[in-house]
This record gives sequence, C-alpha cells and structure tokens, in this order.
Amino acid sequence: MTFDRRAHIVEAATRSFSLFGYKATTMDQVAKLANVGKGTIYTFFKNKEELFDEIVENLIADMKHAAAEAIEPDRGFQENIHQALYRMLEFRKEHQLTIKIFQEGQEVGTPVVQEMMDRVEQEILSFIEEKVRKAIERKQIRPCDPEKTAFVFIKMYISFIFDWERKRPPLSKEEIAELFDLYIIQGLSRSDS
Amino acid sequence: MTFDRRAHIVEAATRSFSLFGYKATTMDQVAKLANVGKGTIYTFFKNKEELFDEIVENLIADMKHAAAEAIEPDRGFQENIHQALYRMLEFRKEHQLTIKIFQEGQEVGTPVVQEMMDRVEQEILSFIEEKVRKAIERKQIRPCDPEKTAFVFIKMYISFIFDWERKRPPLSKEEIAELFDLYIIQGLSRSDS
DNA sequence: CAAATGACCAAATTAGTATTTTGGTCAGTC
DNA sequence: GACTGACCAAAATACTAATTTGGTCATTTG
Repeated sequence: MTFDRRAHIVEAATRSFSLFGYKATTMDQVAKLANVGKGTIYTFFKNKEELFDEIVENLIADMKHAAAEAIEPDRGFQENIHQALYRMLEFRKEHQLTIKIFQEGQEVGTPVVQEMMDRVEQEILSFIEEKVRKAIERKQIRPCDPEKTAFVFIKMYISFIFDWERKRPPLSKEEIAELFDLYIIQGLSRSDS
Repeated sequence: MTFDRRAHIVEAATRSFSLFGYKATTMDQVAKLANVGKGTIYTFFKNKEELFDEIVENLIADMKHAAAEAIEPDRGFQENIHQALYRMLEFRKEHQLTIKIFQEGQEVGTPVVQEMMDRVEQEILSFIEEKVRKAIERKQIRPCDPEKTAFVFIKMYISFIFDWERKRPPLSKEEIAELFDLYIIQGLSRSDS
C-alpha cells in the first residue's frame, strides 16, 4: 500500500505546479495531494526550489526525448533540425507545465521561475548546437559558428511559432519549414529563376 | 516672451516621459515644467494619452528619419538594410525615451505604453517591408513574401542586438553584418570552399 | 529507533483601510 | 476669450492588521 512516497510527492507537485504555477503552489497543498505529512517532503527535498528543480529536470528530459525521437538518421540535416525544433517548441507550447512556467516567468517575474526558463532555453540551444556541429563536420552545411547558428535557428523558430501569430494568422508546420529553408538554408541572394 | 505654449508643453512632456516614463509623469509636473497652467494642456490635448501619442509620433518620425539617412542609393540592398536596421535599433537602445518606454511596457505592462511599443515595431516593419518590396522588384534578391521577410530581418537583428548580449559578449556592428550576410543572404547550403 | 508527522514559528503575503495623489473640469480671472 | 489653478471623483499608495507560507523539530508511530 505504501507506494514510493518520493514518487508520490513529485507527482503531486508536478500536478500542482502545472495547475497553479510556482508561486501559487504551497507545500501544504503538495503534502495533501501526495497524502503525506509536510515534513516528509523535506526528507527528500531541501526546499521548495529543489523540488521544483527536479520537476523541471524531468521536463527537460522529456523534451529532449521528444526532440531526439523527431530525428531520423537517414533524413537530411535540414529536415531533422526542422522536426526537432518544431517538436520542442510544440512541446513548450502544449504542455501545461511549460505554459504555466513561461507565463509566470514573464508576467510575475518570479526569479526561481525565470532561472528555469533560462535552463530550458539553454538546453534547447545545446541540443541544436550539437546537431549543427555534426552537420558542419559532415559538410552538410557551410562552416559557421555552431553556437550562433543554433541561436539563430531557435530565435527564428520562436519568432515564427510564438511571435508571428500574436497578430497574424498562424503559420503551418510546412510553411515554417519552407521559410526556414528559404531564409537560412538557401539564402535570398541569386535571383536565378 | 510668450513662446508657443503648445511646443513648450510637448517639450516639457517629452523630457518628463523620458526621465520618469508614462505612469510616473503627472500632468501637474508637465504643467510646471512647461510654465503653464494645467488646464492649458487640455486646450491642446484631449488627455494624457493624446499628449503621449503626439510625442511617440515625433519619436517615430525621428527614428524613420535616422533610418532613411542611413540609406544611400548607390550602395547595395544588403548594406542598406543592415545600416537602416542597425540604426533604428541603435536608436531604440540609446534614446532615453525609448529605453524608458520599452522598459515600462515590459515590467509594468501599462497598456497605453504597450500599444506604443507595438506602434513603433509596426513602423519599423513597414519601413523594412517597403525596402524589401523594392529589392524584389529590382531583382536584387530572390522573390519572397515582403512582410515575412521584413519580419525575419527585424527579429534577427533584435535577437543579435538585444538578446544575444544578455548572456554573452556583445556583437560588433560588423559581426552582425557578417552574420546577416551568412544566414539570410548567402544561406548555409553548398559547402563550396 | 528510524521514518513520518503536523503543531508551531518567523517571515512573507495579502486584505482592509485611511490617506494622498492624479487626471481631468470649469467657474472665475486677466 | 485664452488661460488658470482650486476643486473633485477616481485611482494609486502607504499603513496596518490578519492570514498564509516555507521550513523546523519534538513527538508519535510502525
């Protein structure tokens, strides 16, 4: 009957953070949701922030997993990058927890939450940077600074997925792939017909 | 002795908005700074927002002027776009009023101020969009959707000028020009040596 | 006796309120 | 009749009381 208490706590906290965000989640509430005395939480986690840390760590792992799944070795660099980036940002856009977190980080500005946002973004960056590095090695793309390149890729996708549709009809996944190809891969030069 | 009262008011208000932002600027203060009774302001402007409107309109005009100055017909499209975009974002970054406004819009979220931010961004977009349209006509670049293209240009420059240097050493004007050339104009395909 | 608990506490938040300030008006001045 | 500043309702702020919160630890429980 006595399930793994730690797992219960993490599960309950994940649900609460997803539903109410970081600030509005109280340790009392987590304890009740987890059917556990409040003190018990503190035998597994030093404090609220560390509990949140672990949950974000899980989230990042899930997101990386989703991105990795989107990649298929026999497809080209371009197609893989598109699938992976789209997947990660879709993830960020659809999962309750990321929605709440990014929202809270932006409008309330909780420092703990902002750190986590940065962590998530940094993780996406590393993932893409690695792919770019490999593509350069394999001469699939022109040589370039992998960090700046990954940075540009991500900023472009975020712009298309989040910013563009704040005042315009959203772009489909295919449209975004085309734009990525046109602007970043092909380039605008050479008006050859 | 009795200078143009309206001009005085605008001048005083500009100074106050630049110094304290929209919310923290009071009509009493503007009146005092302009050496004018408070009621007088309301003979020229319906309310605080309209006064602010006019000042932002001036700001936009100045910014467009700066951008237009950066353009020289005998230089290529690429160089001109770079100079114009850089100039506008530099303007936004250096002018007391834009700094205050964008800051207040972000952290306090005053609706009036956010509208103005949007207005400024929309204006930059139109300016660039027009340049892109002309470049396509003249076959200086590959055919493409001018709005999306202008959007990408701006997002990329904002990323490089504002976002990149939040956690990394800033990029020089030349570096940004090179990156713009590499990613958008040339493209990453074809690893020709 | 080790693991779990919840009453407990200082510190932080929030709710409630009195006070001040603000955008805007308009009767009166010059 | 252009201009003013005392005036007002509404909004913002400062202040305080009351509540809630993260975290602890003496006590209980299995």
